[in-house]
Formats: sequence, C-alpha cells, structure tokens
Amino acid sequence: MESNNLEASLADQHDILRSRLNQEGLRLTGPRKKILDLFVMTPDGEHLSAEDIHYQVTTKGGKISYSTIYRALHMMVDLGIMREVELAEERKYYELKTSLAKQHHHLVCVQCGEVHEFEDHRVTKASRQETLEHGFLLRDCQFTVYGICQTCQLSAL
Amino acid sequence: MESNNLEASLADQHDILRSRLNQEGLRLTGPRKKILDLFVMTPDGEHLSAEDIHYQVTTKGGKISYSTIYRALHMMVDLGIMREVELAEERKYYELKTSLAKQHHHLVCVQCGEVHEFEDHRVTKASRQETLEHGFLLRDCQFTVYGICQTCQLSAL
DNA sequence: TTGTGTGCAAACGGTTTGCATCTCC
DNA sequence: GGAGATGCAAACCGTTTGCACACAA
Repeated sequence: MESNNLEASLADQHDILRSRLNQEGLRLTGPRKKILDLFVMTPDGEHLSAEDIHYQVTTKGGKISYSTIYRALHMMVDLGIMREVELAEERKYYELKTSLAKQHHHLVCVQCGEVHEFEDHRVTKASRQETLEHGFLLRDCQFTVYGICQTCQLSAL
Repeated sequence: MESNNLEASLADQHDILRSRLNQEGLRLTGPRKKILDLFVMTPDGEHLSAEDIHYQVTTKGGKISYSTIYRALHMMVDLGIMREVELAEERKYYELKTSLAKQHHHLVCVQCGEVHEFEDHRVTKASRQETLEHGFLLRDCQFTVYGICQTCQLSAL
C-alpha cells in the first residue's frame, strides 16, 4: 500500500519533470531521476547538498559523479524547480520548490546544524515593501536566523 | 580642516582598536591599521571583501598578503568588531559593527551588485520571536533580498 | 626579549570544465 | 541518427595553513 503510493508519487514527479524538461529540449535521464527522487523523499525542513546527494546515491549502490549532480542542480534552479539556500558557509544546499511552497525562512543552529523552517508574513511584507521603494524587481529573499539550539546550550554547560 | 578631522578620527579608531586588542593580548600592527582605515573610510552601505581590501591597499602603493587580510578579518569578527555578510555567493563580505549600528538588512541587485541597507523592526521582531519559540539563543540573522535594480531593468530592454 | 604577526608558497575543498563516450528522444 | 547528458580527471578560485622571519609591547 504505502510503497505503491510512494512509487506512484515518484512516477508522477518523473512525468512532471519530464514534460517540463522536454519543453526546453532537455531530457529526463537516470541520474536526474535519482536526484529528484531524493528530494521528493526528503522530509520537510531538510535540505541536500551535492555531497549529501552523492552519499545517498552511492550508499544505495548507485553511481553518480559530482559533475552530473552540480549540472542537474543548476539546471533545476534555472527551470525554477529548485532553490538554492544559504544555510552554512562551506557549501550550498538545495530544496525543491513545490508549487504550493509558501515563502519560508530558516532558523539554524550554528553548532549542530539543526534547521527549522518557518513562515512569517511580516518578513514577506518587508521584502515586498523594500523592493517596491527602491524600484527593484523582487527575485528571491533569504532570511536566515542563526542561534544555538537548546540541546547545544545544555551540552555546553 | 577636513583632513585634520579625518586623521583625528582615524587615530581615535586606532586607539579604540588597540585597547580592545591589548585586552586580549593581541597587537595593533601596520596591516591591521590599514584594514581598519579602509572600513572607517568606506561609506555606509558598502562592504569589503578580502579582494577589495587587497586591491585598495596595493593600489595605494601598500603591500599586504591575503593571509594577513583573512587572519585580521577573522580576528575582528571574533572580537565582535566586524560582521560577515552574505551578499554574493562567490565570496564573503565584511562590515564594521559600529556600536550604534542597528540591525540592518540588505537589498542586492543580482545583476550589478548594488546594495542598499535598510532597517525593519518587523524582521527584527520575527527573528526574536522565532528563536524564543524554539528555545534558541539568538546569535545573528541575515535578511537578504535579491532583485534587479531599476538601472538593470532598463538596460535589459 | 619574546611571543605575536607577517609573507610566501603550497595545500585545501567545494565547484566547474574539457573532452571522449554514451544514451535518451 | 544526433543533440543532449555523463564520467573522468584536471583546472579553478576563494580561503587556509606551515614555516621562517619580522616586529610590537
């Protein structure tokens, strides 16, 4: 039951991505399916880096090169399917831009890396207001709050 | 007159930094003075990268190595004198944390790199509220709005 | 005088790229 | 069949580090 639903949902996602790619003369290939599947199966509030993707694919017995991963990520960002988020300084993270995704922001623990997503209409309004006042065309905004989570506060004692 | 005031202000800044450094057993050296001077003389809303600093110092006939620049920047961030801001993906930018500096955010043109600073109490409140709700200890927050400025919109026609 | 700071050159690490080969449409 | 995609290995580029020398306190 469950697994049938999951498989169905993955197949749906493949079809959506395929038609989107075909519009642009691009192709849905094996590696691209694997990457998409990882994001679809990733619970909310989690984000994947190129390294995460490489690790997950290879530990499942698959094989994929970093070049392919980076090229696929860039392509999906360009198509508006994914978003690059700045959570840590060392590397870039990516998240799926589901059509229903509201603008959300991130609360990050600088010690353990735990991430919470949250929405805040005040922040959304502020970004709209600020772009309007300066005549900018809004593209994206990132609001990232850095702090220390409870667990890390306690373990520091 | 003007230049006397500027020199006085730079000397003041040196004294402030020197005593702050000495508290920690650190020293105010030639390269550190040069870097501080650049930030003091940089108009509001401008931010400097390691490359900017290197360029400015060397075109003035000075000499400084990247190692020294990076080490000085990290030190000043650790001391709470400077802040690292994420304006572009490729490199890190730094700004002086003047004592009177209110929390401010950035509106960046993704094409030409123009940056506007702005304050918004709603955003500040949102960061406080979110850390509170999750039991986090607030460390810093970055709100960066990406868009296309008027000039770039017009030149794209 | 001595421990801190500097410059150099080499290393680092995430990301990008050129090219021969493969594969989806 | 042919344009687009992949994997490999090497290049890239901002940043970091080890080490011998220099200098502020």
